[in-house]
Amino acid sequence: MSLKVYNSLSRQKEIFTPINAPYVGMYVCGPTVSGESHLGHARPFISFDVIYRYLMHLGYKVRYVRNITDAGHFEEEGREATDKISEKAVLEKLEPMELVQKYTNLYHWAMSKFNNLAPNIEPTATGHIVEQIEMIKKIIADGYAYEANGSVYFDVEKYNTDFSKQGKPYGMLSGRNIEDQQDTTRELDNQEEKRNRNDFALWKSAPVEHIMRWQSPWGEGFPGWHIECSAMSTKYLGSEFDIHGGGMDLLFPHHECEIAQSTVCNHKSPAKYWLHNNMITIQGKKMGKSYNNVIKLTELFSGDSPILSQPYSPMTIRFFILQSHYRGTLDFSNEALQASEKAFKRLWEAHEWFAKQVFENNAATDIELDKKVTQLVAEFSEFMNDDFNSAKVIANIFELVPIINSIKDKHILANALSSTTLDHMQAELKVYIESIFGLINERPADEGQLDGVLQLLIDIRKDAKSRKDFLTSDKIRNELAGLGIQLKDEKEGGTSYTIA
RNA sequence: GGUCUUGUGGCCGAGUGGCUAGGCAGAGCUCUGCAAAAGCUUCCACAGCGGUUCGAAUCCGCUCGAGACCUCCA
Repeated sequence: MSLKVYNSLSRQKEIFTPINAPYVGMYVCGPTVSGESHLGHARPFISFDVIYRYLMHLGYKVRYVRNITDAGHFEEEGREATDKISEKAVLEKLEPMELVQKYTNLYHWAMSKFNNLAPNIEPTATGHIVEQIEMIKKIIADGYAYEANGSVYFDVEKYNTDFSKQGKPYGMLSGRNIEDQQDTTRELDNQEEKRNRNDFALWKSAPVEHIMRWQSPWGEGFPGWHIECSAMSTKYLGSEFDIHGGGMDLLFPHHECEIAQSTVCNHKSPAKYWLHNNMITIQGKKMGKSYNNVIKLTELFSGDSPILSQPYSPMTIRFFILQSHYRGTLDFSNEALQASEKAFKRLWEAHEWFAKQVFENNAATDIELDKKVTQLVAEFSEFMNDDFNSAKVIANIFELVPIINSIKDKHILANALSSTTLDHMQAELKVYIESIFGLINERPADEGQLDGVLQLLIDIRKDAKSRKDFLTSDKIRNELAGLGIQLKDEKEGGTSYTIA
C-alpha cells in the first residue's frame, strides 16, 4: 500500500515516488513577518507538519525547508511600490529588523505552542539577496527578463511562447492562460515600465523613502515578490525537489511565477508534487486581512476577541484542523471549536489511560471484537496513505475510544481482545496520536506536591462520604471544580481528578 | 468578465455508485447519596429539478445558493 498525494499540477492523486528515495525534499512557503500570525496561518503549518511527520514515519529522510519572508512582499499593479515592512516600521517607530525580529519570535512561539516540529532549514529572504540577484542575472542572460528604470521584470509573454512548445505554458499549475488574463476588465495604470500586464517584478528600484534596500547591478532596490522562494528552494533542495507546499491562495500568481523562474534558471520545473491546503473560513468567508476578519493566534489562546466566547488552547486548534481534510475549507465558529475541545479531551483521557496498561498474554475471547479492532487500527495507515486523510483516522480512533473506556470500566474484559491486538493497538495509537498528529498533553505533569494535596482532599472527602456528610464532600468537590479541578468517582470506590 | 471549487442532519465535518463515517449538541436508559465521567440506545441529512443505472450524497444536465483566485494574502 503506497502513499498517494493530490498533486495540484495534475489535479489528481498520484502515487508518491521520491526523486531520490529515501531522501525527500519539501519546501513550504512560510510567513511574512510583518505582522502577527492568525488562525488562517496555522492551517498550512499544522497540515504540513503532519505531512512532514508522516513522511518520516514512513522512513523517508526529509529535508523540510520553510522560509521566513522578512523583506516583505510589495504592493504592485498601479499602486505605489512600498515595502510593507518598512512602512509599518515607520508607523510603529521601530527599525525594520526590530519589527521582523518581534514577529519572528512571536511566530516561533506560536509554532512551538502548536507542537510543530521546526523545519530543517528556515531561510530568510534578507539572508539570500545575493542568491536572488544571481538568479535574476541568469534570467536576464537567458532573455526572459528585461530592465526598466532600475527595475527588472520577468517577460511572461516570451516565456509562455517558448515554453508552450515544450508543453509548459505559463499558467500550467493554476489552469489559466494568458489570453484569459488579458481579457479581464481590471484597470491598468502606471504600468508603462512593463511590456506586458502579466509581467511580474524580479527586482524593484527603491524609492528614496524605502528603508530596506540593497545594491544590485540595476541600482539600489529590493527583490520582487516571488524570486525568494525560487532562490532558496534551489539553494537548499536543488533544481528539482519532491514537494512544494503552501496555501491555495498562493497558487496563483506566486507558485506559477516560481515555476517560470526556476524553469528558466534550472531548465526544470522545480517541484514534482505541488500540495495546497485550503483556507480557514469564518461564516463562509476566507479569513484574511483583506476581509478584516482575522483572529490572531494570541487572541485565540487568550480568548481576548469579541468573536471568541472563550479561549482555545493550541491543541484544541490543532485537533480542530486535523478533524478535517487539509484540502477542504474549514469553517471557524465557537461551537465548532468547543466541540473539538471536548472531543480532544475525551480522546486524550482514553489514550492516556490505555497507554499505561500492561496486558497479560492471552488469546482473544471475543473474536468479532478482536477482528473489528484490528481492522480499525489497520486502517490508520490506509487513510493516511490516501492523501493524508487525518479526519478518517480520527474517526476510527473515536470508534476505539468507547472500547478502551469499556475495558477501563470493565464492561469489556481485557481478555476479550488478544494481547497481540491490545499491544498493537496501544503502540499504533501512541504513534498516530503523538508522533504523527503531534498531539500532546497540555496540562503539565504534576509537581508531586499538588498531587499530594489533592490526594489529601480526596481522602478527607472519602471519610466525609462514608459518614454521609455530603455537605463536606460536596463542598470539596464543588470548590475544586471552581478551580478547574474535576473529581470523578470511579467504579471501585476510588477517585480520580482532571485539571482543566 | 475569466479560471476553479463547493452546497451533507442544530453546529463542525468524512464520504472510492450498493455497507452506521466521526465529533459536539439534543432525548432516553445504566451506573451513582447527588454530580461528573463513562457506557448503551436514539432523533436529525445528503440545495432543488430532471437524467443515466437494478441501485446515486457519490456520475451527467439545468436551476438556485456559497466561496476562492485573477492585487498583498496560508
